[in-house]
Amino acid sequence: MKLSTKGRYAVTAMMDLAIHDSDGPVTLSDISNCQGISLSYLEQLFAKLRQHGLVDGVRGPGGGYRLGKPPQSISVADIIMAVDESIDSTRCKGNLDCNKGERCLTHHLWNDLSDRLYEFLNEISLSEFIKNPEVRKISQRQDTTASRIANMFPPRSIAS
Amino acid sequence: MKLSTKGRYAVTAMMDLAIHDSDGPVTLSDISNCQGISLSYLEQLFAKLRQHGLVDGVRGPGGGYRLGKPPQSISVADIIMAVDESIDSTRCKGNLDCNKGERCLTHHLWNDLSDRLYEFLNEISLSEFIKNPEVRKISQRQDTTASRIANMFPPRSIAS
DNA sequence: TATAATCCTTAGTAAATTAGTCGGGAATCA
DNA sequence: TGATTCCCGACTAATTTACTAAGGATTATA
Repeated sequence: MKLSTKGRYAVTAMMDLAIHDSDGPVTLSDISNCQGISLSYLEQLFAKLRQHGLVDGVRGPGGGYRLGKPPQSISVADIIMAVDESIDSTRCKGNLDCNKGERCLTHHLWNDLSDRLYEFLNEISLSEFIKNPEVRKISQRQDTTASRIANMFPPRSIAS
Repeated sequence: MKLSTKGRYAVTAMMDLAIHDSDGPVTLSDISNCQGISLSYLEQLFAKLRQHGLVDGVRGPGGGYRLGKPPQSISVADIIMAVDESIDSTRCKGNLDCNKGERCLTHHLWNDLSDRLYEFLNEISLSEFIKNPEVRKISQRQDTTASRIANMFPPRSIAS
């Protein structure tokens, strides 16, 4: 279990997707502008998220990314594991020993701690963030903006 | 809140100190051998731990490091914060905005999450690891080794 | 007092990771 | 067809991690 800025970028980006899940796909350039991360770097992160089934890409105009699973079945741990991968918990991976033949005790303790941390973050799902009252408020405001923009690009059934 | 191998090194090293707290100071070369980390790198980590009052250095032969506070008042969060420092939670530190003037919502959500993670790791203290039954067993075994070695360097009151 | 063990400090450097740039290709909507 | 978007790979710059080296300061013991 590793936790770096890379993991944070991924989690906040996924929060973005979750918040706008009902508004259709979110483009990477939107996220790039909003969060100040370079577009190409985001593309690299989303490639990993896609490989892990956490997002679906939609190509073409009006495309972007949406969640690959319902928000309640995507945990923060899932997201972090997808982009940070390596757990590389200890150097002596069961074979290298210390303390005269016994497996180094602290490594065992660390694994316990690491497991507990994983469980903690695995209990927190994206759906939790959508429920946040402040999110609802802002999300609603953004929905009006979204619908205003949507009116500029009316669906075919009306346009044609 | 950041969590890298650096933080892991620090935590496992502190576990080592906690386990042998009653046996007197632990030398960095012991930890270096046991955990396969370079001595100088450990010295750098311990410089930070010392600055934060988490360890006390004891110089001279028979010296080493011991805990700077009772193990129940040293949390895993304390250790990680001491060596990883920067929380650098978001790019827009209150001043840079997105979403048309409002502070980016996901940053707020991330801060909430980050706080919860900190609280979680702050609840776990070093004393917890000493209580582990497996630790007691091994620690005891090492105590006999320690006392054997101690007999090779008897205290002055007996030696002279 | 001399010696060895240990902490302590600084400077530099190699390796790995993070983050970004570039140049394109493929799908899709209008 | 053209614009928009995802998608992909190679390269590079910046930063962090981890190590190396070289020495100084303190202290226990012989």
